[in-house]
Amino acid sequence: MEALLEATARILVREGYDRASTNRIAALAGVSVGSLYQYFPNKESLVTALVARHTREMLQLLQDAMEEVATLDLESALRELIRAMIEAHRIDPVLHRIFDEQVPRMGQLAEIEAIERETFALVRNYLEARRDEIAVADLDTATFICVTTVETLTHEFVIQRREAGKGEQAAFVEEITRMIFGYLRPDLPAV
Amino acid sequence: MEALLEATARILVREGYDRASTNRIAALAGVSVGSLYQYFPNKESLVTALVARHTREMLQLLQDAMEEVATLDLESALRELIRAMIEAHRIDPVLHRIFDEQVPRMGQLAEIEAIERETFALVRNYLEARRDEIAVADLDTATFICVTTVETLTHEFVIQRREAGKGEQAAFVEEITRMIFGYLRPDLPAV
DNA sequence: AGAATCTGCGAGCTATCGCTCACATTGTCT
DNA sequence: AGACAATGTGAGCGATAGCTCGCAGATTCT
Repeated sequence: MEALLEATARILVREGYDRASTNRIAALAGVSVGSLYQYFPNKESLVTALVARHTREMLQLLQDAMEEVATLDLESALRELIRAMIEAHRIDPVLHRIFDEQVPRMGQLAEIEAIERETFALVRNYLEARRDEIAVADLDTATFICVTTVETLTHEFVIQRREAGKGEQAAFVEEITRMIFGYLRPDLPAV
Repeated sequence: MEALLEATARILVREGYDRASTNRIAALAGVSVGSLYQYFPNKESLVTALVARHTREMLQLLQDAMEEVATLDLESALRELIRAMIEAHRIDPVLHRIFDEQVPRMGQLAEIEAIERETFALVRNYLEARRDEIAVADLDTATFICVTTVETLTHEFVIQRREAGKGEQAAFVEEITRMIFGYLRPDLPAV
């Protein structure tokens, strides 16, 4: 089962979604197609399981960072969370990109939407706790903007500037931090 | 040809990318498969042409807005540009979403990357002209952040809050404007 | 009018897909 | 060792994909 998920990931990366046939996946995993269909009722559930596992790994990193950051001031906390998001995207950027770009949104994806809602709730919860330091009207909107912005920017950064050095990454984190912090606290200069 | 592009768009929206077969597209366009292959050498080029047309339409809206905004102060200009981006996404949000989520990145997509570089250049050029009002170290990074952020946020807004009223949209534009403006001018309060 | 050219047609080719099922192999219990 | 269950196998089924090509009707030229 683990071998099947790994094989699926590697085939998706190497061949793309439409060339990722169940036969090829089974072959790379070293089992027969028949066995594949004993563990997963169909191709969709196999892919869904892989997406879910990957998304949960990323969420885990964010949760860990969230705990480590509890005692910091808002700006430092944001910086660490954004750094953590970049680390999360470094788990398997190419695979994550294929999920984004090629894997069709399917029925069973409800499970993944649940994970995404967990992410949203996690961030919203954090902002709620700092409510008095944050100067935005609607917390839901603010959460939506923060999550979407940070997710996309860190994703694109990892994809496009794959070979970025530590310094370049730190500078990028600083930029996003400044933007988000400035957004949450518009009445205070960020510098 | 126009009929074929329209048919492709409608099939993509109604059936999704994998079910968008050349036979179905030709049938909906009211021509035969044979004719389809007189205009487009293969399916890829047909889809690429559609993506390119759509992307260019959106870029056109942005360019128009850019001209109308030339005389405004930075903050008002940003607000109008962001509003224009939402309008651009309203052209055909569902189709745009399918391009994002399902259409695989293919070879001929070079043409589309060119259009995206044009967008980047357009924004970079604008920021360059306002260089003295902008307090950001690296203009390329700033452009990258602005383009990516605004594109994603307006996209997600149009998709997720499809039925949003004028007021809700205005409030959202205000939030993004404040964030971007605050990012470009960190030393001044945005309120 | 007849020849020549062009345009559009769609049955059907080959390839590949997700998936099944009759069978082989391995493991467990008496 | 032999019986039975559980697990693994892979040739092959039906469906469907992208695409071809021999042909029919329309159009232009002589």
